[in-house]
Amino acid sequence: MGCDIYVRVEISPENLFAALSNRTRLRCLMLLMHHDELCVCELTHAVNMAQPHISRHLAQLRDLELVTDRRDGLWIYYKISPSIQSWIKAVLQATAKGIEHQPQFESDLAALAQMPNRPGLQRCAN
Amino acid sequence: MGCDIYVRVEISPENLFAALSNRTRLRCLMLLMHHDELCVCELTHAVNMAQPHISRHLAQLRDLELVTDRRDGLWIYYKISPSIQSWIKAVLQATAKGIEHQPQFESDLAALAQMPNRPGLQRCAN
DNA sequence: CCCATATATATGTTAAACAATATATAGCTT
DNA sequence: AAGCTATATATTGTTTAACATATATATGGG
Repeated sequence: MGCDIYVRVEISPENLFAALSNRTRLRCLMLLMHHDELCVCELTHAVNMAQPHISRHLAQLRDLELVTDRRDGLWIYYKISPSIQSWIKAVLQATAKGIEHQPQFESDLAALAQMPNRPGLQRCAN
Repeated sequence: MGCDIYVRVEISPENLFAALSNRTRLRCLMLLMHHDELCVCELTHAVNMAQPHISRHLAQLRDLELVTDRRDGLWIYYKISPSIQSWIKAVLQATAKGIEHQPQFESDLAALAQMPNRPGLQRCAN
């Protein structure tokens, strides 16, 4: 006879900004702002870092409910959480607009675009 | 015979977000978003923390050029830097709008409004 | 004018807490 | 078994908070 009460916990602003204060996480989020849904191997390829490194940062973003994941076969796809608060979406959009011209972020998008064997086909390029 | 080259250094997104990821700095910035210009003693009173603590965080914000300061007699007034990039202003505005209803930030504004002897008059309340 | 003092603000130091990285390994799914 | 992803661990680096102290400006007395 439990009486569970579910409280919608809003992310605190300092947790949000701490998440955005790491370059690897920011690069992943910016890629997701441009591509809706990407799997770990795509993100790993685009930012050109070790897979555990990316995985760990994605887990942090997931814990904060900034992103959601879904599995499809071997691949796990991440996307910006559809249910984030509107002000957080506004922050992400302003950021994307402000930094998308920076070489780092441009080249991430370019690397992703040029990635061979993107998933869903046969196997990941890494 | 020097040939100085001045480069306008833009704040990096991770430095911006690291600045915003600390509650004390965020509270000060939110107060400044609502009041244009405040002196250290007003900020210290509003957030109810030790003066060196506030001073140190303001110095960090100043180093990042997120705020500027000017001295007027004994008082040093801080304001959001008039020259911050527009996307950063957009981030700050979205944040202010998103969190101003939270008790912490509301009570900071209330404490400031009720502060006795605000500067310019005789002496600071602290 | 010089000096002492008071008010407002800034900085130095240190210990504790926290976050990030690299490497190795484990868990799923086909 | 092989491919993709996640987690564990050790290590290092960064940030924070608290306390003490220093600087700058103003004022009042001799």
